[in-house]
Amino acid sequence: MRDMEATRREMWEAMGFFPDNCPIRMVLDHVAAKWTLLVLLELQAKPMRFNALGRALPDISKRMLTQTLRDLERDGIVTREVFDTKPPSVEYALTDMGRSLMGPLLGLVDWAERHMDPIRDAQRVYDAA
Amino acid sequence: MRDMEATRREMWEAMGFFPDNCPIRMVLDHVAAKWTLLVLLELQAKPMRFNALGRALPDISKRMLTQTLRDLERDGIVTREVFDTKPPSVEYALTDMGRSLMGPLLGLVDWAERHMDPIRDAQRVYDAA
DNA sequence: CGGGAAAGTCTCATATTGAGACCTATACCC
DNA sequence: GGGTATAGGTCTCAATATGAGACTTTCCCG
Repeated sequence: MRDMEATRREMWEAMGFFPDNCPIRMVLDHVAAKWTLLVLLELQAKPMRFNALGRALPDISKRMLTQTLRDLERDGIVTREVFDTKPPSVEYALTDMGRSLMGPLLGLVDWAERHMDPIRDAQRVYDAA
Repeated sequence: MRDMEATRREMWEAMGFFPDNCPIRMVLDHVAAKWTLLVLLELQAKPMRFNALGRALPDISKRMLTQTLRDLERDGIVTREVFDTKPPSVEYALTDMGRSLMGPLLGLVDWAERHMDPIRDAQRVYDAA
């Protein structure tokens, strides 16, 4: 944002600003990623297999579903368990930490449901102007 | 996701699935957008002008700051007020609806702070394997 | 007179996402 | 036996979104 010559990075560091070290950003970048929330809402209902998640969220691509699940697994929010069936199936489930995230997340969803009408109204007013 | 011939859109509609009509997605797509949360956290502290926000969040581009603020304004979450100074300055502030969003949002931030250590640990374990 | 600040916009360049083919192995249908 | 489907992905290429940074206009400051 700042208009200067040096690289952004150098400037920030000179200012004592390190986005990579900011825990809030680190966590939020994952939680607020495009598909994370929808996937977690599905898994909250019950553990699910890869394709079941895909069917529940028809507008996610396999590519992003894979990536979202891998990120969540890496963060310790979901587990990935392979079953030795033919063909092998893979089940994803929330960890304890994942379940502890659902409280705050459902708070957001609740707000969204409550405010969708006022938001739609605000958008109409804005777009009319 | 589904592998079939017809367009995605047609399939969803045949299945009674309309992502555009889903209030949760509509709201969440905005709230979970890349910069929304950080901007809102700044505005929660106090109303701020455009460049002040830019300085507070040095790694956002003017382009995205503008767009994020416009989206929030359109949703009725922030107000944009132009002051007739020379040169004119513009102040952004939370609306009542915006303030009502901070509760759920701070719940998330709080979770993030609490769990950043376990998450880092989980990542280390995952990356080591 | 030179320079900076205000809040953007505009044009590229780069990064992220989506669409959809492809893969391996098994099992069911007729 | 041949065609088709399932499972859980990966791979490539195209579309979209974001970032970097130049440019704008009007003023005030030294």
